[in-house]
Amino acid sequence: MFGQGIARLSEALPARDSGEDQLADVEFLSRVSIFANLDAERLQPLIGKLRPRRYQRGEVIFHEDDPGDRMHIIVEGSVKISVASEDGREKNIALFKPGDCFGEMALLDGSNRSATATAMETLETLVLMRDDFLEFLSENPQVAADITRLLTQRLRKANQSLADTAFLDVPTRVAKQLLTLAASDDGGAGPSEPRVVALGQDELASLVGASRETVSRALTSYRRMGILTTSHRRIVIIDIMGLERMASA
Amino acid sequence: MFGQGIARLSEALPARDSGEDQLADVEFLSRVSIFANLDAERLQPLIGKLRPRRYQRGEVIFHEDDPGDRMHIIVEGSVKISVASEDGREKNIALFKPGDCFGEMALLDGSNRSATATAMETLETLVLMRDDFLEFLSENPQVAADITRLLTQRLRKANQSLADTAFLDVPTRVAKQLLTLAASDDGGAGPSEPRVVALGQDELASLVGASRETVSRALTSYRRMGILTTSHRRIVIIDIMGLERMASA
DNA sequence: ACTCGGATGTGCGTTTGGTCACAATAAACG
DNA sequence: CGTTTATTGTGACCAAACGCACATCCGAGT
Repeated sequence: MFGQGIARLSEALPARDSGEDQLADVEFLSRVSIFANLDAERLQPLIGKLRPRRYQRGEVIFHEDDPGDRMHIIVEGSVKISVASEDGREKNIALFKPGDCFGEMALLDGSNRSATATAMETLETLVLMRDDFLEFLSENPQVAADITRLLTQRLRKANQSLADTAFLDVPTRVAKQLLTLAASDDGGAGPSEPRVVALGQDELASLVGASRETVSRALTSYRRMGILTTSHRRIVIIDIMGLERMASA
Repeated sequence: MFGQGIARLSEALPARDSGEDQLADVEFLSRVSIFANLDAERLQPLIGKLRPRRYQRGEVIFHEDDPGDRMHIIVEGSVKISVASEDGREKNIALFKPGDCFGEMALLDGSNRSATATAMETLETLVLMRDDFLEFLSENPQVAADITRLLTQRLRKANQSLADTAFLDVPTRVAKQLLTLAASDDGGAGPSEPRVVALGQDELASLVGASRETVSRALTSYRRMGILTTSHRRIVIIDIMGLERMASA
């Protein structure tokens, strides 16, 4: 596979020995939620275990039911986690961005993948193999607390989504989802600056659990209200407060 | 509150000192998933920290948004975990039975309760306070692995439910839910013995994310097929294989 | 035994949202 | 640059499910 070639290539580079590069890696790792509480010294040994990996847009990182022996940390790009139905349709469970990790569940309980991970754009990850992860975990028990925190947060989100699909209609769910995406995207942006969500309507539809057409109509309605603009795989939120109003109806 | 009075009462009983009682407790604890990997010796110190507690049917154990400083282990009875909508309706997230624990999420990440827990029948739990739990956890780091396993399983279930509500119609979801409930209820029963699910239709409806009426119609349809019988707060599954067929349609 | 209240069964009109169909448009690629 | 090809916008129709209304019906309590 193409990504593997790249991975080998970058491993072969002598740059890995330069202090500058390692420092950058440590700094990056310390911003990953499950490693946030570790200092550079403890993080250091982990770096050698991480293998860079690249994927094309649309490429499957792992597939539902496959055995899972590795987790990924996203360096660049984004990933969608989805579950497929019998007849081939898919429901997106979550989207992940740089700094997020995914695929850790199969590592933690040893079962097979319960969902499929697909690259939404050109994607760069760091791969950590199961054994390396468990070894690191046993040497740094503090990490366990951060992992439970991460899982707890995800469980909370999933439960909230469950309630949302039961209570809210599609337009409202769309509004809510857009706000979530906008918030996670550029958290550093100003309060009333327009926020961009780079996402196709079918992906958005699969995320909120509705048909592409219904989502399109919801967006049209919001567009007519001047809340957002739409173009190809790109939604620009102009009036965040207006959208928040729609999300709480 | 009434439950508190009972708790104090049973604390005051001298029976707690008898070796027989403690042995029973240890044995019980070792069947709780997050303590399954600990031997009696390690479990022993925990017993003193557990406070028995009783609740009436319908009584709220904790409420959404409250701060959470304790977890519960169910000794007898069952609990529903639910999220409420603005307008007072509720969506059931999960049901728990003896041996299950609940309320541990708020303990693990320090946030407020993200859902409400209500007793579905007369309920008996063992309460473990946050500080005691964290102390025990730091003395028994192995437990962390079992906690992540528990959380991971629950996350998987939640994701599956999310996909199910997106893909399956109400009758199919009802069938699936009934099978899950039947399996967790009496796992020791024979393969073709009738299994009883003690549950009101409105609770079942809230669990699958549908209206009570629609669920009632689904049950009627299954009843006409001879798959199950219904009575007050009680569904008896006669033809499990038939129900499985409905669940995978 | 009788009554009251919670739980269930069912009919019916209304709504939401899914599906099919197709036009319009913008990116992608030779 | 034109020709594909993915993406989006909308109309029309249809099915699933909600909500309301009521008739039971069972069980708990007096």
